[in-house]
Amino acid sequence: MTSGSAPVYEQVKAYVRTQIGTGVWVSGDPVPSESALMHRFGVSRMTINRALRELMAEGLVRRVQGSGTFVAELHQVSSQLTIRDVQEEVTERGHIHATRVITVETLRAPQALAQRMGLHTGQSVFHTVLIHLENGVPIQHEDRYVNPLAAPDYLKTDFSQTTPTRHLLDHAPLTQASYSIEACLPSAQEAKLLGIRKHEACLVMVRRTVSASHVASLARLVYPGTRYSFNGDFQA
Amino acid sequence: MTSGSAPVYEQVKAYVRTQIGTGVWVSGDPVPSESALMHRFGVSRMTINRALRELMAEGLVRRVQGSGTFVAELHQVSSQLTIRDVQEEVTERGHIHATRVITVETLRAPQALAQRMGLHTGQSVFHTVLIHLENGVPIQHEDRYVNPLAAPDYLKTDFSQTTPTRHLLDHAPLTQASYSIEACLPSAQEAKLLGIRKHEACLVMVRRTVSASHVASLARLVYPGTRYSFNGDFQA
DNA sequence: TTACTGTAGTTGTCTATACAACTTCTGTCA
DNA sequence: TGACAGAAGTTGTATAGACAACTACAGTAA
Repeated sequence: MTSGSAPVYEQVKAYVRTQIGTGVWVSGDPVPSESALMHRFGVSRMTINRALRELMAEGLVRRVQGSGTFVAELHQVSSQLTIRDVQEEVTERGHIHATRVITVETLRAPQALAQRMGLHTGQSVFHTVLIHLENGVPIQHEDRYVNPLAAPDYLKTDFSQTTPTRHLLDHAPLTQASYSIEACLPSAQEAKLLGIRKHEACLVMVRRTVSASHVASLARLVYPGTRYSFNGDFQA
Repeated sequence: MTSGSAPVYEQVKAYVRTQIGTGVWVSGDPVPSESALMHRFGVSRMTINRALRELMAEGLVRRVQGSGTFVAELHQVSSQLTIRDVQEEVTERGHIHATRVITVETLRAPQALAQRMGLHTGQSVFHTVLIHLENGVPIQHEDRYVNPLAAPDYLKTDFSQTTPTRHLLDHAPLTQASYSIEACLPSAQEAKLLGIRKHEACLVMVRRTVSASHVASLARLVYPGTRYSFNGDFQA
């Protein structure tokens, strides 16, 4: 039953994927039971179970205990949006990454900021503003607030060598994060630092990372729309 | 060894997750071998194997056959970016979705378009332009080209009732897709139809869906930056 | 008709074992 | 020193069986 060398459970997965992909089975249709597939492939139930379980994790089928396995409704397709360290991203493209450090300071959180970071008004907060360059061209304006409790050594970092993202990932075990991606026009300072005109649209990602139950960092990343885009693939 | 009723493999996963989450084990550290965890939890190897295999799928650990299991380097954090039908998204918010149909036509593909869709120049292509409204406010300008081979009945759809996304998901089993998200300023027509000024930044998603080896659809979705953002959560 | 009960079928979890494939290290031999 | 062989340890896959939990349905009793 082996076609070459692929593991059996992969063959079962491929079979189910093909039936769905070619439209033989459509949304809501029952997939043969584990016992049926077991006999069809002449393998043990655990092997079939693993194949179907993985397909469920991939969102291709829906399984109901006591009832059966069904082709999933595909009204929502999703993709892995991967957020990476800018420096790694740039160097991986074979380009040169550099950083211009604009601001490095400690300040007392005004009310609005304190609220967004879950702190008390007036508490100390680290603040950095950097420009990331790819081959000398500005591609990201990074305005970041960091909770001293989460990363006490943050300001000691040499930001021309280590990006804030890198420092935080290494020193503040990240448990959760949320983001929002918007489009807007740059502020006067952002436009100036990025070397773009005021009417050039920018992608703005606001990222909030949580480390062990308190907000570790709040970052506003501004990308010139003409020089950057988020890309990805879906697989259903 | 059962704490309440959670399956054993979930308990093992929770244990590993905790060790990593609290920083007891850090990036690159070896995770105890299956055999060690087996004795620690007093369960069979298959159960441990399942737990670790699932944690690998979640990107929390890295496994090397013959060598061992290690805490993954978390320099890239990823999130499920889910792309949904606008109509569903709007109605789920408890709002009213409506569509304004601007263009519905068949045209012969000019060279640039044919190339992007993997067709021959001059081949027939369906073209629709719609505006999606949320509570009467325009939130998306959808400019879409569809391959007649993938969805022959596309133009027969009543677009005021069924969105193009919906029709395609129902009629052209989707196998693959790619997207890119950018920021830019709207064209004159887009600005007019969306009811925004020419200098208002927009989020633009270009989506290309593939169905059974040929491009099914090429869509350009323009969202007013002030009225829309992509949001999501990371879990690492 | 309605409510209940039992049964067959399905998935969820777990075990104990086996062999294959791979990595790493140690010791031996030239 | 260097190359090779082998052993020990690790993960990858697969099996046959068991019991639990749940669903759907058919049949029975009120």
